[in-house]
Amino acid sequence: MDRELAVTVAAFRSVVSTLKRAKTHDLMATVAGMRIDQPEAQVLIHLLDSGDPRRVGAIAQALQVESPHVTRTVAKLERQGLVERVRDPDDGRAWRIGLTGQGGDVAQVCMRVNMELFETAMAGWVPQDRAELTRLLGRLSEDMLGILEARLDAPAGQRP
Amino acid sequence: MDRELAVTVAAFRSVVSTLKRAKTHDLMATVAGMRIDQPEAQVLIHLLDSGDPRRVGAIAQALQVESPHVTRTVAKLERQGLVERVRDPDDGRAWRIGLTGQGGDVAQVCMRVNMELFETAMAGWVPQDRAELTRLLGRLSEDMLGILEARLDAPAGQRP
DNA sequence: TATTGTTATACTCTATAACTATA
DNA sequence: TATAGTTATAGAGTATAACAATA
Repeated sequence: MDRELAVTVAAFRSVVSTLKRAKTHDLMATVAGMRIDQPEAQVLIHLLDSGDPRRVGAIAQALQVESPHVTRTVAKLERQGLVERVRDPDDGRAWRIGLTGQGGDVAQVCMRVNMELFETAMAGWVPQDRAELTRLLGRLSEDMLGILEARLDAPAGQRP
Repeated sequence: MDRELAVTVAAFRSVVSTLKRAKTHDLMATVAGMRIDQPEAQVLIHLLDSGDPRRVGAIAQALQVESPHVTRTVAKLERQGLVERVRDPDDGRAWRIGLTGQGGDVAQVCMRVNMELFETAMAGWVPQDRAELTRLLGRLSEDMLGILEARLDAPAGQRP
């Protein structure tokens, strides 16, 4: 058994637990003075860093959730005036979800708060280590998604 | 705004989503031929890599969840014959939860399947990159936990 | 007929509160 | 009275199934 890998996985499990648990989000939301729940924050952040209005299906895929979940979250954000939806000019079945002015501001705060936890954690790191982590994590997330997509698409019998 | 940090956080968000979503666990469980849900797998893995029987409270703390959650999960595992509990010899209020023989086997499978996703993702990586990721993630998880504990313990007024 | 999205419903995971028993 | 754990209950987050509308 690969001990090094086990350590990596354990570290990951720990950070995932930290990010998942309600207290972490509540703490961040309190600090930022927001009343935004986790799925709402995820959508806002995604819209912010994708830059332009996105379709519901695209958001769902990016966040790796099913579309009904996005539908509901977008509806809540819309009621709060944080996003607005317009018919997709190219496809009458679809909508484009975009940030309103206020939504953009809130999204900025969400992202900043989200980053701040990492920023503080890495405060004492040398720049090279930060850069390395960025590079390696980026690659890992890509590789992992690739594998998963491939397996989920494959018929059960073909699965390794 | 620190662009590099934003990329790190985004990559992390992606991996977290991947690991959280039901399909990922289902896929892994199917591959391993197990009928173990996520919280059960987490407890088994924790017991496996801590090596010896653990108290409910200790498991809860390690997994960053509340103890009632662990109580229920342990009860389910006990019914399946995967863990057993004995009174703590030093403290009559407490229990020690340990893996049974069968539980140990299942825990091994859980851990292997868990690692396999990472292993496959990093298959093409040079050894140095793997080692770096291990080192950096280990440090990140420690630093992050430290910050969070400090903040959750602090009275609301003192929070930064 | 296939695809985009919505509505309705149910399930999984986790948290909080109230309680029991030992220290 | 403080602490370890349990029982009971509630909530957040996500998934599945059935449907509507457009392509």
